[in-house]
Amino acid sequence: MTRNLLRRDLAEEITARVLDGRIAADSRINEVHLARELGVSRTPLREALIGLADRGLLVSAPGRGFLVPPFDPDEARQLYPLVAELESLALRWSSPQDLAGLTGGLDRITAEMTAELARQGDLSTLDDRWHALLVSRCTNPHLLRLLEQTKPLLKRYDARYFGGVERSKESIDEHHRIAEAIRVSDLATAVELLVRNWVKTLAYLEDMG
Amino acid sequence: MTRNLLRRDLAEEITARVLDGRIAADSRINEVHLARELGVSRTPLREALIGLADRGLLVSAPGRGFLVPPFDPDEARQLYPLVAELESLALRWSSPQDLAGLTGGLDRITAEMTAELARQGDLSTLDDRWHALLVSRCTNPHLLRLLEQTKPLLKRYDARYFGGVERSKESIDEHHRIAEAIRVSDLATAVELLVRNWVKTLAYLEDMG
DNA sequence: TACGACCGAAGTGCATGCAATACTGCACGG
DNA sequence: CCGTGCAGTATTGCATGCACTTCGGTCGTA
Repeated sequence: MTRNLLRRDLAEEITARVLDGRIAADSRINEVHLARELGVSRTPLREALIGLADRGLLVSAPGRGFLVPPFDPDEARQLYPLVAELESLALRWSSPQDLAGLTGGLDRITAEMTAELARQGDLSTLDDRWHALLVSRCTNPHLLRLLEQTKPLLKRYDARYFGGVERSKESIDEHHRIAEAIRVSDLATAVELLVRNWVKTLAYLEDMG
Repeated sequence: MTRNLLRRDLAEEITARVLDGRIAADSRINEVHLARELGVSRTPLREALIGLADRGLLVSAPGRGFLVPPFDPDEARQLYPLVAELESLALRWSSPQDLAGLTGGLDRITAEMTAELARQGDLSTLDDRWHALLVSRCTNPHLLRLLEQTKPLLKRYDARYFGGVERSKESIDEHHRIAEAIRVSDLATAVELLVRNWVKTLAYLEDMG
């Protein structure tokens, strides 16, 4: 077990707060206040912030500390295709046999999603788990690292969108079709469907403004 | 102008040292010694190391500090295709007009490369500049960030390879052909050639062991 | 010899301290 | 009214200090 470093837990906690808005977009982060609130000293907190800034979730303004970047429609338009391409790549760099073994798990998550949809629950994290599982057989760890770094940036936008029931149903259906393509080892189709899944998600997001 | 932060300069310096081997692969980093050598305290040094670890150039071992990962042939086989895909994406996400305006600069760098090749100079940094210029018109800053993060990892392997004269000539020729494809707005060919450039570079690297 | 427990030194991870810079509010002048 | 200068405060960036973990070597025992 990896002994936990304070800075890692802090990075996780701060990420969660930025994603759900407890740390507002387009605001500065006060290190003293936040450190006090989290019950730690500034040192590991700063270390966490630096890591998050390197991943693009925060920006570092020399002399002014760290800022949460404002929401920017253009950024969403950039992030969704990027994640789509990265996941496609991860899929193409997985062996079809390994992928076939995933379909059970994938279907289980989509089943959970339909259940969660019925009770108006949180689909976002299930969607995350589904996509994470989908790319988990990629043999290129560096690509997976880039994906893990980029996903939170996207999730900042995704979080407000989820809740559209009709789109959720549609997306779940798309997940089913992707899993089916994988089951029959039709990787090309799976990739195609995956990209369309992301593109359509972005389209819905844009329609809401 | 961005006031310089010590941690940024340090990250740059440490990257350079890792790339040229002054900090050896497969070794631990001693924060006290390195801080003394660089004339700074451990705090900004650690901040720099954390950033580099987030980018994958170092790995953080809890309780044991930071390590320079060992050379791994598999890693090279993963990084080159990854960079090839990322650069291709950057090219596809550039407007052809903007790209056309780059050909002059690209040709100038290749000219410098031939000159440098004659006098046995350093081709690696020129190659870097060429590729950086090539993707500079990409409208997706996040993709460029990923590229900038990934390039140093690859360069660690690339650094030992450069020097093969015959491959260098070949690579310069490939650069010419890519620039020409861009000049006539044949993006598909440019992308194709670019991928092949990276693939062949990797192939040569593997032949040398 | 091989193996493991123990002990001192070394090193990391986190907390605290300090100086320089950036922000806030207000007075003043245009 | 708006902009400008200035003093005091707040905050960052870096240095230093401290406790706990890890590492290297030695001893003892099988």
